[in-house]
Amino acid sequence: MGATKSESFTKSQNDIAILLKALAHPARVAIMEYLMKVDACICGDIVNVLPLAQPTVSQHLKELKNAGLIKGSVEGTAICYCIDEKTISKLQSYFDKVSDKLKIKNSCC
Amino acid sequence: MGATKSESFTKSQNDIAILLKALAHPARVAIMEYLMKVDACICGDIVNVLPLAQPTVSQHLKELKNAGLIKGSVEGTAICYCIDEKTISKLQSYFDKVSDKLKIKNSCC
DNA sequence: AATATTTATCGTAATATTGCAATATAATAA
DNA sequence: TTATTATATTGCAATATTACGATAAATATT
Repeated sequence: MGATKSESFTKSQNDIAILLKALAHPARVAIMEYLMKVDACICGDIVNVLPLAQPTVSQHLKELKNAGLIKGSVEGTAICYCIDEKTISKLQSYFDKVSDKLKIKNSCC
Repeated sequence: MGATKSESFTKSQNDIAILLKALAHPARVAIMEYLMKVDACICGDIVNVLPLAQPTVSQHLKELKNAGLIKGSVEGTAICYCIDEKTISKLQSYFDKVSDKLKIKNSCC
């Protein structure tokens, strides 16, 4: 044992969990917030902004990219990163839906 | 090494990461969705609904409770669980804010 | 071609998470 | 008091994540 029993849950439950997991680390939250703050795509100075070594940052960027939260395009020797709005929209509408459902309910606790 | 370098990030970055981490597991997503689906607080038949052993479910419920995502009140020998709307609101407004910021930007990728 | 710059990958140690059997705890019922 | 029922805790094995030094790969510059 020890591994998550993903097969036991629906695809949509796994999808949202994977997306949230990609954001569930302060370094990755920091990367997303940095990409939001600067009003442009950022050509890789993310390493200089974070208090982590370059391989560690590279790994976090890879996870964000795998989850579809950011996009990266090659720009010479550098790589230009920016947020993928479509994926953020998915998360936004997920929590909107959850909030709406909760408003309809009779609160009982 | 191996542990997350939480001290290196802001409280707000850690807070949102902790909240998302609590939801970043399909079993915990399933628990939240079950609590939403049934229109009442649920006295512990969550174990029967999930394909996991009772101690495992208990652990997941504990994590959701620690993160403030659910509340539990003792009801006889059972415990009555329901979603804490305030915490869901926090997540909703976080992603609303992120989405708003992205709309203002010039898309460049 | 040789060098510099930037990012990715590999290997590995430290730590965290997941899942469950066994057991403990708490509240009610007989 | 002694079951019974519902949930929590403990202990542990399996797996996953985090972080980083060393090194590789890719592209540009000289």
